[in-house]
Amino acid sequence: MPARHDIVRDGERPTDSTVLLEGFACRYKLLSGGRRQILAFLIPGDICDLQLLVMDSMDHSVATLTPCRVASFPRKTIDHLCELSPALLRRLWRETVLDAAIHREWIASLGRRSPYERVAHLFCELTHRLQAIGAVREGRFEFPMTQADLGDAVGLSVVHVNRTLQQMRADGLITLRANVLTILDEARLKAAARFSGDFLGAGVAVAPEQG
Amino acid sequence: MPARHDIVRDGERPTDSTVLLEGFACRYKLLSGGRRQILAFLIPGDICDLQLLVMDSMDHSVATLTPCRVASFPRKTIDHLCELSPALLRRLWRETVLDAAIHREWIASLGRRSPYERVAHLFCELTHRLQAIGAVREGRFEFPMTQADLGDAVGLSVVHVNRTLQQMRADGLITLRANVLTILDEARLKAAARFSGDFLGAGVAVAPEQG
DNA sequence: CGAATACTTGATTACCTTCAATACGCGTGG
DNA sequence: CCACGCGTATTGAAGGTAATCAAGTATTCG
Repeated sequence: MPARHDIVRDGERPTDSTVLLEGFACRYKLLSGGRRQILAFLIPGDICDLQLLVMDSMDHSVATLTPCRVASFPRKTIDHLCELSPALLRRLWRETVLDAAIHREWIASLGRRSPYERVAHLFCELTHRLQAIGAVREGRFEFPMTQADLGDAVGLSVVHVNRTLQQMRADGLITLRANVLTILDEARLKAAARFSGDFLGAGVAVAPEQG
Repeated sequence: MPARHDIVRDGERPTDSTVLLEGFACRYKLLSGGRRQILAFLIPGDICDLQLLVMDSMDHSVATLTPCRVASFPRKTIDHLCELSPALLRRLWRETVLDAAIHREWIASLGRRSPYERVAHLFCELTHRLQAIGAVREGRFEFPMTQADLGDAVGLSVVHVNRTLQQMRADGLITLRANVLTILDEARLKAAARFSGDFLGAGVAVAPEQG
């Protein structure tokens, strides 16, 4: 699937579900006046349209940022599997809970964090998530989002994103060149973002706790 | 339970779960420097700590805004019920998906909507949700949030919230007095907010769809 | 009735957006 | 190989919007 291509669109209900295997994508909403808000970044392993298992239709769109490899399969299939395996059901639910936790962190960022903190926090989140799938090497990882994308994610203008990045570079926190983001000083970056990875927290075993 | 009282706190994992039966509450996060971001408003019927069924601990706190009547019960109990009834499991999952959809709408608000649109949108969301539980009479409902709360929800200063409200009053959209919000012109309010209730969309039947 | 909390208003300041122009990097085709 | 062109990044200047600061007024509650 090529870059900059919609995987699912707002309002749709495709019969097939899609998992991202390789590449980056994002969830986004289009608002009146050509405004766009990016809601989340998707990395390999993320399911694009999980909500359709329990909802009527998508409330937002998902688009690739880079060329992506994806897997599609009939949603009916998972539905059946879920009937057979409550453990799977629970696993998928957990996925949704995690997404919601990330959403909440974004709300906190957009509402009450400074621009600098916001992008620092986003970088921390991505580092953390990408680390979990082994996509970080020596604090370096692919970062294909343009500054415009970044702006639509953190609620800032392109110009201000640019200036914020300059500042972070000047502070020796990061390097961002040729679609590669390097975290130069993770500790200081986390401090600047007031990042605590807790919200990405280790979940609970799939089997119900036995109290 | 009295007003302004924490039901669950960030990082905790109480053994009992709580449902809101009467009154208003909110989810919130505390940030450094005394900043607070409200993440969601809870109305009767909402579960405070649903995530604990699949996560280790809370990633945020929940506090009452008004005196509330709540129901508590051991989480172990739901856990067992879920084992017996995948339909219940699915129902709870759906609840989480809905929460996430509301979160996404807030992200869009905070990131890309004007202050005026933000509070209009929030009012629309609340109207919509409260209507569903029959808590709206002739476009009027209880609205106990202070302007400071409102500010912490929509990411604005108290002063600016106040001015925005004045503007909405001047525009003949609302009345807000003595903790009662009256929607004077729902159509124009929705238009101002660019509100489409789709994201609160009617879910799908609890039983899996049959293709 | 008094104290505390919430709301309102005006003035000033700071930040971020917008506008506008320029520079850079990369792929394409001459 | 170099010139061109497009998308992205960068920079400066100007303007507007919302935050902050600072009173003052209303409401609520004990």
